[in-house]
Amino acid sequence: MQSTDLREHNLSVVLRSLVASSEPASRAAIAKATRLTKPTVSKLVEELVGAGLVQEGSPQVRGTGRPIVPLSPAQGTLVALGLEVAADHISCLAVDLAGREVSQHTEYLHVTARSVDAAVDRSARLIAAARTAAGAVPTVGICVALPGRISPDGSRVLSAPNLGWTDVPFVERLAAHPLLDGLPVRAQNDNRLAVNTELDRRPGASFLYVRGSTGVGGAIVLEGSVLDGQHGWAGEIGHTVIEQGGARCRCGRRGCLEAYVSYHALRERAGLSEDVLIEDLVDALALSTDRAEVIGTIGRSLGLAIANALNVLDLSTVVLSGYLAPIAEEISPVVRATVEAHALAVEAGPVTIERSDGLADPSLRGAARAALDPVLTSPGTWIRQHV
Amino acid sequence: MQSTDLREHNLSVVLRSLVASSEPASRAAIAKATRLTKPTVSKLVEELVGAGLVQEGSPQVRGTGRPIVPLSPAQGTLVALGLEVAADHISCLAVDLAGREVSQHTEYLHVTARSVDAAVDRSARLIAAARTAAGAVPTVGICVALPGRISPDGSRVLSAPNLGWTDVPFVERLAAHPLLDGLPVRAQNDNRLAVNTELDRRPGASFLYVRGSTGVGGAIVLEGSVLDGQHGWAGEIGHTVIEQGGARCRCGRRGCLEAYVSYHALRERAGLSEDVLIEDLVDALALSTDRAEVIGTIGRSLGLAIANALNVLDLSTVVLSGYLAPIAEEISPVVRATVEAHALAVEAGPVTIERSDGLADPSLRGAARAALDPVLTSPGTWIRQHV
DNA sequence: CGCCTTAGTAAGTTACCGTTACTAATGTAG
DNA sequence: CTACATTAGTAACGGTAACTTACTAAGGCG
Repeated sequence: MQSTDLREHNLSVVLRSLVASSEPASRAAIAKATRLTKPTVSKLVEELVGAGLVQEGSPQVRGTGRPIVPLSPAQGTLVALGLEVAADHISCLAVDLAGREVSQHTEYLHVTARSVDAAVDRSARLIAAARTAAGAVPTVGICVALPGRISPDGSRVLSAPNLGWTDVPFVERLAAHPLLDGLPVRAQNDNRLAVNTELDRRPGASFLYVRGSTGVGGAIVLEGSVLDGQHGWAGEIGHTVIEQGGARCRCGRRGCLEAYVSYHALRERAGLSEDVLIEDLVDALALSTDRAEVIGTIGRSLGLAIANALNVLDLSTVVLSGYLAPIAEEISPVVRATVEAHALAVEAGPVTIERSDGLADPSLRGAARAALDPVLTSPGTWIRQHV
Repeated sequence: MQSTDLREHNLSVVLRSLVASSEPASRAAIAKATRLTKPTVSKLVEELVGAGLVQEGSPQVRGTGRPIVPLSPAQGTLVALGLEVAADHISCLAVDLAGREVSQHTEYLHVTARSVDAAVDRSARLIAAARTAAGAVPTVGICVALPGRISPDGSRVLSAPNLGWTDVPFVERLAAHPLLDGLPVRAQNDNRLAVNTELDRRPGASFLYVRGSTGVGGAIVLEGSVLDGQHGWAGEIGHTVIEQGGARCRCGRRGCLEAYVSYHALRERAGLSEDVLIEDLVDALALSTDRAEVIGTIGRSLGLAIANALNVLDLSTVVLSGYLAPIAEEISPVVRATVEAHALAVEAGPVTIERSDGLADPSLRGAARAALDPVLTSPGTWIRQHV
């Protein structure tokens, strides 16, 4: 590590601490939080303010002493774009450093029924629209949320059953689109990106994130950062085997969790039509079967997979999201009982099962947030390139 | 991060690069490997040599150009101690920075049959003997390998069934023993320490380490570093549930992997006596049952647990150790078949199942290696305290 | 013998951060 | 209302780490 890296590192630390805290902070507060000295923080902040990445508010009197100058991430000096490609729509969300959602554009189309080219083209147009809406403000980059498995480098879609895609170079094609003029594009699994929306509320926490949607996905968060894994799909709890030689899963294997508790699996087994919305699934199931039994089945399957994941990772917190969030209170007792029967962590303390706060479009928001990352990691590089 | 931390960091980087490489390296080679400049490396090396942490060899002519001055971690300027407490013996191993094993002392006693005080006392005497053998050389610290679960801070033994210990403050007592005069002591699970012996051969690798002994334990290695988890027992694959409501495990739960493939479980189920050695277990089992069936049972259970771990962690390499290593070739086909039937990773490439090189006493060696860590992490601090 | 190549060092420069001591701006006790 | 306490922030200086440049050391090769 060289001295210039040190400054980059410290700039990043200061900027991240500002982005992470919900309240504006003074230079002195940052100094205390980062363990840097006041003069150092002053200098770093000066650079960030000069580049427009940080804003000074008007001085605030707070008890005794000199009033503080509140600092916060700047609004509107840059945008980062999140793009979500789902079976029936494509959305693009622009956010700025302050986390403000600057603009959102959505186009409804049956991606499955159309060519990949069409999806690339629509995506590029949404992106162009978002950039136009942002005005002269520079764009950091684009992160794409896709319901499937992405190649480790984030350039190809290996398989996305809901989109009917297998080994599709969507990202390369999008990145090469003339409307994007070379903007960096990266893709990740939608469930893994959704976890980013949980990080603000749980700074530095370690937990397992489980998201139920058409499939069951998730992510692993260790001390505030999302684990990638070798292929970028760490946390894919949906294909934990909960019953050897059990039910056939869409992935072709047998006994996967997803073969029991995903929207698809539950709906098909109950013989319900495809028109049932994910959020209404449990209610619909409860019409034909005893509700407690539905909940029990979901809870036990989920609990077992979660217990196994907690054991091997040595975690003791779980966050339920997606269609699991609204029924979290209902299934928690069953999940907790199953987890406590199998998890080692109970020997050291209670296992916490929380529900996600469930903002709309977590994948899209998470993707936009992920697209901000280059600026947060290397503010100096960004400043040199754009000021 | 401050400038003084920068130097500490770089000292650590240089020292680690020397310890990691099997061959002696020149200053220029270190500069290339660490991306520091030659003068910087020279200065850092100068400090390390001055403190006796690094040794210069005699210049070596290698093709054209000025001969290189080979550098290697110093032999014998310090020792770190690994202590292993097992059911029937306590061992203490002293190693130096060069990885040389300076001395080893073992005492055979039935820890189970004796008091904790006796174990503490014997341990302290072994440690004292090791320090005496090392002469005037300073001791970095002690890392204790224990067959059980340790509290997150490494101070108490929560449970060690093989030793008959439950919630025993072994570490505190040992650290307070007068013979140790304040030497830092840390404890970890033996299986997790054993993985340290694999790190040299696989620098920067990510893999799942599975070790079969009286129980089944393991560790998770991500990019060359061992994952701790919240309580220090990440990688405990032995309590993955492979059959809901299955066989009763020693831990009180049902269906754990350990209830099927541990030495205890296999031996008891076959009605064999306790005299059977771990390494002879498979041979002994094959006397009463078809060998292929024994192998098949072990392989399938293991494969399922491994597949689940690989899925959630997104890894594609497994290293088998302990009593699994000698039979690795034999069980690999079954394990591989089971893993490939259930693991997502196969979609991105082959899953590798390797066997540990199986040096003797990996827990003891791993513990000694772990005890070296403070010097490798903060060479500057060590130098200031000891030169 | 001159030239090329590579290792390592010396001297000087740049740059980052810390220390010290200050100013700024407010509240509070007497 | 003044002196003082308190907290925020800045200015100037100094130490130190690492980089740049330019050199020497030491060998091989034609």
